[in-house]
Amino acid sequence: MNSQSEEDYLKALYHLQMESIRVTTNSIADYLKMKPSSVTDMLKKLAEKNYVNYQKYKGTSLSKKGKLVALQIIRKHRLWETFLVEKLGFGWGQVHLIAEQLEHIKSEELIEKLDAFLGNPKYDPHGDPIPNKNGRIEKMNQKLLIELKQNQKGIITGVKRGTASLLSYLDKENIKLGDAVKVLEIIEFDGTFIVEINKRKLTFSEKICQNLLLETYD
Amino acid sequence: MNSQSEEDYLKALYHLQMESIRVTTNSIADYLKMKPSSVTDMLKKLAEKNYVNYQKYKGTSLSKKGKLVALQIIRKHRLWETFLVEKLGFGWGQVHLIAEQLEHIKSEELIEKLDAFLGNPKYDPHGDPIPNKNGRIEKMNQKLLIELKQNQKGIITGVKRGTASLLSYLDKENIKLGDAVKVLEIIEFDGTFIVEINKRKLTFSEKICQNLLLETYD
DNA sequence: TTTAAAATTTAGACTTAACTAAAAAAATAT
DNA sequence: ATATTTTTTTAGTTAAGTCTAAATTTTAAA
Repeated sequence: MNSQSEEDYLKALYHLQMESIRVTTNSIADYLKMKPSSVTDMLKKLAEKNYVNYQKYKGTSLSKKGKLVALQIIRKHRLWETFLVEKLGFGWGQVHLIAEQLEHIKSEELIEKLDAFLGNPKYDPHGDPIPNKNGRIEKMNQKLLIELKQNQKGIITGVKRGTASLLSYLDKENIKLGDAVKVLEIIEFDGTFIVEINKRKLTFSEKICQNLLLETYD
Repeated sequence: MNSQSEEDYLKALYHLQMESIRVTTNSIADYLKMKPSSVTDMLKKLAEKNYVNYQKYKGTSLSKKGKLVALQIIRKHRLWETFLVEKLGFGWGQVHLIAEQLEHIKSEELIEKLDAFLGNPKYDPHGDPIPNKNGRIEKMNQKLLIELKQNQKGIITGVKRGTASLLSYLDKENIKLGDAVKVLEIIEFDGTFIVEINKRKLTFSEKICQNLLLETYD
């Protein structure tokens, strides 16, 4: 059984590996708001347990085993976030801190039952994919709205990083993740998209289209 | 903010106080499966924080403040148990260990929303009352079925301690906590009760009636 | 290519919450 | 009323996970 702290490190490693394969000690320290010396200690421990490949001064990467553990924590995190938003009515922004706690609850059965209760969702409320129990992430055909052509369709799965304010806009317009979008027309002149969502016709600026993520079926 | 460990001690104190007001160091150690010396250490710490009244060699009792904290943890525990059984489909027996973890999740808002989601239940799946957010426990008019007279009614809230097997029997008969019971007839000869539950007529032995707890409205 | 700066690790200290063993106090029995 | 047993506390140790400060290695710059 892994400690909460170990789990936090593995999760951090996973997220940092999205950017670059070799993760530095300092970047982990930054991410977790800890001192580099503390990180070194933990990396040794995780290496001992074969969760990471760690060599002094040379950076760290998750082992296969470590990656699986990380994905299981991420699975739990995202399922709980889904629960908090879909069932308890929390807003998108409020759930992270709570899910950060819930993700450490230990019970395989709990998480399988929660998954079923939520209807085996593929994406969490932020549009991030939910790994399955074997750590497999359904590779999504994710595109930006701006990449679509006329008459193409997609399902809103999220927004690009750092554009949280777009979320509030969508909220205000009563547009939810999972809503289907169809491109009706693209205005050449300024790149504006005319789209249909929930049988409503809407106009999206180029900027919005550059930041709105969709899952497409092609 | 209190640590998980502190919360466990306060909860233990609360449960042990049900039996006797002055709680001994050894009884806490037994209950929590720890050594008495560890308990002494923690009691000093809790006394420092004004959660308990502790005097060397003289036993311990919860302060008003400590009792409130204990009740809030018990509230969380019982709400989570209710969630696990009602929403996720766990059996009565499986939920305790998981709820023991969930009860330490920190978020006022979470617990209020969970409470609402569950329909503000008064009792958990074991029939124990759920304290409200101010730590008030609805004092229930709890009686054993055997104490009722003909034509009296009640709501099943649980079974007496140590009669878990009665739970399985009820389960098999498809009788759930919260079901209403009406006493149709009492057989003088052997103390058998004829009752109505969910429009079904059932016969309960004296032994069952001695162990089935009801909330009555008188 | 030597030197300065930045990143990383080591060494040692601290905190929390547990433990063991020994000492002290309280309860019980003779 | 004293001796014995039981309960409780004290004192000192341990492990996990953090920290600071100093030492070491790597990287970048002159």
